Amino acid sequence: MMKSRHWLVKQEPDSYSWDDFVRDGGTSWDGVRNYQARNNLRAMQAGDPVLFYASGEGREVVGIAEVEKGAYPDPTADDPAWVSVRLKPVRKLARAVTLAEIRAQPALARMPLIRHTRLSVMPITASEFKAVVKRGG
DNA sequence: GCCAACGTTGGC
DNA sequence: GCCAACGTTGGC
Repeated sequence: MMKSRHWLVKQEPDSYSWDDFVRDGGTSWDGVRNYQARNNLRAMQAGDPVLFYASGEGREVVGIAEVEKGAYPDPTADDPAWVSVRLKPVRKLARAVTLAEIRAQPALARMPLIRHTRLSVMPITASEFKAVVKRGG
């Protein structure tokens, strides 16, 4: 049985917002320089569902994305060990799901988003993914 | 603006 | 190899 993987990526809307992402029709998720995040990028496969979270101003999950292309060397890095993936937008949530809301839900509060606040690329479970999408409409 | 968490760097 | 100093991220 194939296990589907679900992910959450964080981005400061000041540097790259959901609207930028939609306007571009997808983007290369590069510039990640954290080992744990890199390992997560490496595990991403085309078709994996991804939640798009806006940190800083907002602090909320704003939309659903999908892995378009799995890990390849990050063109912005000197060292080819750093990787990036290509993500494309699927749809915006009807209503953004806030960090406070996620924290208040025992079923969601276990996500690394809450427990490892500085991690920018993280795996989440299928049920966490579903629960957030359900709340987002 | 402040502060906590935590990864990285550099002296020893 | 240890650990203090420092820088960055990100919540509040």
